[in-house]
Amino acid sequence: MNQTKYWIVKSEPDVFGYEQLVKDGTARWDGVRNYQARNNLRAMQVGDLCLFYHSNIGLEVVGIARVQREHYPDPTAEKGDWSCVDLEPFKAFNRPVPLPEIKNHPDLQNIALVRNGRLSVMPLSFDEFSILLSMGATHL
DNA sequence: GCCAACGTTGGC
DNA sequence: GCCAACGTTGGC
Repeated sequence: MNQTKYWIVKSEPDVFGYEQLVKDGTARWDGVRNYQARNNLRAMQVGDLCLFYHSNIGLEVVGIARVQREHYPDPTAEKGDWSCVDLEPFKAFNRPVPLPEIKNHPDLQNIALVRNGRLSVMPLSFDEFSILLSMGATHL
């Protein structure tokens, strides 16, 4: 049996926000053109949980998505070896967690959101996931 | 709108 | 294989 893994995915809410994911019920997470992010997508398994972060506008974690379908070739890639997954909404945060709070939390200093602001798909430890969940006043 | 950080590209 | 130039991302 595979252990659930935890991730953060970023999206600009004016392009595709968490509310849109809830409305649509599913989303193909395509368009990733960064090798590190792609490799993270490929490591995702069905049932893994992804915190949903709004970049550019909002700058906060707003909810949780769940991996619905594991990686497959990104149909939007005209060339190159790129992958995408399908996500579905899992649970909205009761309280969005703003970036400055994440940056100020002593136990969240190692996550890529703080260390490398540009990575769009990044792994989280269970502890980090749990901390963010409680900051969001949310439980599974 | 600016700029820092990062990744990619291409000349040598 | 190095590194300068360039493009993109994303916080501020």
